[in-house]
Amino acid sequence: MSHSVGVRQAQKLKTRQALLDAALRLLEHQSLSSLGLRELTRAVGVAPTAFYRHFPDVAGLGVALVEETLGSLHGLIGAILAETGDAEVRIARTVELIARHVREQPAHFRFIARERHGGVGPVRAEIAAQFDAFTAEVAAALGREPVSAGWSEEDLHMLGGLYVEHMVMTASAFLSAREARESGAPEAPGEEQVARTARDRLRLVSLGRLHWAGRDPDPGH
Amino acid sequence: MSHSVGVRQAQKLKTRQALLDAALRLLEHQSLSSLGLRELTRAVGVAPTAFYRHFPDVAGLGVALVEETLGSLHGLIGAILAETGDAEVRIARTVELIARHVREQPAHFRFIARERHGGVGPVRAEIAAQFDAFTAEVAAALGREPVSAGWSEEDLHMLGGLYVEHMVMTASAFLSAREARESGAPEAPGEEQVARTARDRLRLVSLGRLHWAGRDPDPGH
DNA sequence: TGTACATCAGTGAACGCGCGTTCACTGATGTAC
DNA sequence: TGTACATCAGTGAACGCGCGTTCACTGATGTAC
Repeated sequence: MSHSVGVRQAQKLKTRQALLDAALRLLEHQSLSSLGLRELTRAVGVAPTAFYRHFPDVAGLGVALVEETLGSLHGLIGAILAETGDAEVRIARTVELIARHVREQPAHFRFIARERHGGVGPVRAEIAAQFDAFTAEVAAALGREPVSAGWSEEDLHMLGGLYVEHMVMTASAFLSAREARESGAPEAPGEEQVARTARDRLRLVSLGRLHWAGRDPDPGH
Repeated sequence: MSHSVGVRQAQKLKTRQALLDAALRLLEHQSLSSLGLRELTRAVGVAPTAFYRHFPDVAGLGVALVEETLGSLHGLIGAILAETGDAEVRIARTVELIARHVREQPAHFRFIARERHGGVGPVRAEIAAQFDAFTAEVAAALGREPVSAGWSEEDLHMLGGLYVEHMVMTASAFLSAREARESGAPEAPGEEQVARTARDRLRLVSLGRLHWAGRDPDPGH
């Protein structure tokens, strides 16, 4: 019990985090597949070879970044869904939650948006796995609501995925608004405009949900 | 009138197209920001310097690829919307249209998905401009339908954008299904499963549309 | 507490390699007469 | 039709540069006794 982590391990974690932080900063204006190992270690102030003490390659670091960004979000949406029954309030809170996360860590979300379909396979796979998990969580949360009486598992999954995709698209739109503001674009929609559109779309989807009568009731006729 | 294009210009266009085609092929497994100029010209079989006769840099070629992919799609969705009044048939045709395009030119759509949030600014900007144009077209087509009586311009734009985003997400899902099939993934959803989900989501959005009563009718109270 | 040895995060030199861009060039195509 | 000159798509050599990875190393931290 003389120590819980050790000076050496603490220092190692510190360097590892410095690598992750520097990577995120460098990735604001380029994609992972063009991020150089030397470029990264130079930014951190360590020798290029030090990198290998922490990650097997740049793709490995990318996977760690995905986990850092998305790992902490699990349960959040389910919590909001469970929080209140009022649809309007829930929609407003959901959109505000996304807006806040994007505002607080824009680089993380830019990274996810960029690498979701990017050129680095393992990173793409990790993002897809995380999104699948979100979809399952949202579907489960939706299934717990009275409105979902009579919904099949498949329908819930379809709707859960739609909500997740919508959140991703909203986050991406907030990022664009941010970039437009930073580069001084005049006509681009602002953050509040993005939020309004996002809320309206959630409203529209919720309306569809209320009137849903199941998939393709009489297929093939 | 001895000739309409000229041998020289025809040859130039041929080389240019060869560059575009080779780029698309090379970009299936990497992103534009990591595509090398020499790598590309090597694939085509011309000297590296020949590239500069056609494009100022790799970003310029990327913009040309965006135009090649998305330029031909304008009017397509509007045409489908105008084609028939039966919602179910329209939905099926729309999804089939997307499926066919992705099947016929998967590399083009992978490129768009990858570079939409990619590291190359001018390419991102061109894709965003094309998508904005699509949204405006869809919004206009929706506005022409009787169902849209009483819809504001802003609401139509909100809905048009939702449809466009949904098409993008569907195309992306078809691509994933394709990749999963190619790599022999067992549990991943197949093409028909993706189509079913896409149709259900369109149905759900259409239901919401039918019951839409305008945005936020009484804000602030 | 003190000593002797083990561990291992970070170092720095060295490697071979492919990169983007420049430049003056060549020779087929185009044009003027 | 024939000739003389202009154009310009594609060439090939050369440049300096940063890349990822290897390897044997150092010296602070950790551990056994």
